[in-house]
Amino acid sequence: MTMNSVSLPAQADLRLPRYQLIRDDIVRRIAEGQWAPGQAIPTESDLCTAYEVSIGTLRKAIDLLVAEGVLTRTQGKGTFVRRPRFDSSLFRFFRFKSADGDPVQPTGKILDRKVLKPSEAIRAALQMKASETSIRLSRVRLIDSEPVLREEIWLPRHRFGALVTLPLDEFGDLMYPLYERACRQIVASAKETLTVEEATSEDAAALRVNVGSPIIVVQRVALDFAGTPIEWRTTRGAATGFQYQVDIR
Amino acid sequence: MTMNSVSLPAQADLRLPRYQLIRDDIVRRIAEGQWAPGQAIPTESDLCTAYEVSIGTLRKAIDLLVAEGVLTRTQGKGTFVRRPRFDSSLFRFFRFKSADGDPVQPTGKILDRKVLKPSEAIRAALQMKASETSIRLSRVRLIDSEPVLREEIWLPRHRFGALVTLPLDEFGDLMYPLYERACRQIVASAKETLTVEEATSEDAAALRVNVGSPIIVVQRVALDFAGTPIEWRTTRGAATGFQYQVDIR
DNA sequence: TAGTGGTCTAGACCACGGC
DNA sequence: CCGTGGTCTAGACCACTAC
Repeated sequence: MTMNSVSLPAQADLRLPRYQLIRDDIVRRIAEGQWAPGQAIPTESDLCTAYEVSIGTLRKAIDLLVAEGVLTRTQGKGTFVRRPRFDSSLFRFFRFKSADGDPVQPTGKILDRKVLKPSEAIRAALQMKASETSIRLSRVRLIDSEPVLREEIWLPRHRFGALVTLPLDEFGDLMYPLYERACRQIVASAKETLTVEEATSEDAAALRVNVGSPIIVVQRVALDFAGTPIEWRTTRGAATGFQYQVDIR
Repeated sequence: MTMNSVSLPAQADLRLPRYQLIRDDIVRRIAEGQWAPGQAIPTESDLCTAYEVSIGTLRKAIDLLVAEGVLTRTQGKGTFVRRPRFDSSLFRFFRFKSADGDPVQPTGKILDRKVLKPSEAIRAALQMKASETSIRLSRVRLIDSEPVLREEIWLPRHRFGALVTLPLDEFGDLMYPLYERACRQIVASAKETLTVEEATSEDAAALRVNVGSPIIVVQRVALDFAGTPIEWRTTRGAATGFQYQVDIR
């Protein structure tokens, strides 16, 4: 892979350390799609030449991006744009099990799709203009054909237009690969907020629990590499069996 | 501050990178109390001399410890052993408020103290020998004299002997400063596990909620700088108003 | 002013992956 | 074998803190 033309944008604030300018420039190239997830970026030696810095400075910039989870390094192979795994999502702690006791990933099924004006809260969270419309998806996730999670997903229509007409049975089990495949939208990070509510009658009917039993509610905003919010989602599931672990320092 | 005698322990695995050996040695010195929380460690220049490495290698070792939250650096002043803040504890998300709506920190009150043999699970979690005994504390935390959290704390007696006789009204509101003051035990990190249960009749009576309403249960194991577990604790509180936020990459 | 950490250089040699 | 990232050197100058 080759660098194309100029190394650093002219409008960068030159008072910042050079490793910071380089970090920002690499993020910009990834966000613009010059370097795609799963692909290798140029070698350290090439980047040193392009940015006109020594290896120590360049490595400091890359160290930052590795610590942020944007890049991964493999000795002997290269440095790659990381494909986010979302292993740290709260929902890996739901410890779902199939009938025979083995852990499984739930399947996904879209129940409803509408093009709607978002509420003011969702419009603001997705940084959409007042005139824009959005796509709302209602989704259920199942294990052994039993519903375990209810999801409501809001997407800005101008980024996800392809999903307005895609047949509902072609959505598949995972949304983020779909976003990438059908809309070239890549989720790079997310913010989640966990709360506990009592099951509504709708929760009770959909999740087969009693009204008033505890429900975990996870509200997520997913961001692209540039930090722009592209998806708003809430997920609801029975609190029974839920477990969340965290290390504190 | 001066380095005392030998730089690296002889039994270290010399196949590891030098910055890793230095990192481990600094952690060892902190765990042994040679360098105490809040105090400065020797300057980078001194450490380079003592460990016989160049500044780049030494800084890599310190970078690791800063990233781990063990050290903090201040330009012009020095590098300091960090006093853990526990800001990331799940319980900062309980968003407690006093009657006038201002956020407050709950006070603490010890209800009961006993010297007991721990259950097998707690004995194992605290890495205690079968013959050792422990101190069990029952504690309640209050806001405006209203109980909001129930806590059960188990401590190995051989580390916390001073707490067996200390008058209960001298425990104060915060346990970790007490541990440091009365027992010279410093909590450096912790692991927490969050689950949701339905309120028992005891929860209902103590926390003034209805039986069966959702309760957040946080089970914590606190560790010293050497990574040895020194405290086992569960905290229970009403799930209403609880909120937990996390960033995912 | 003296001392601290913050940034940066221009190389070197080593370990690993793939051909 | 060559190219990759991993480790390490022996300095330099700068920015900030305290006196």
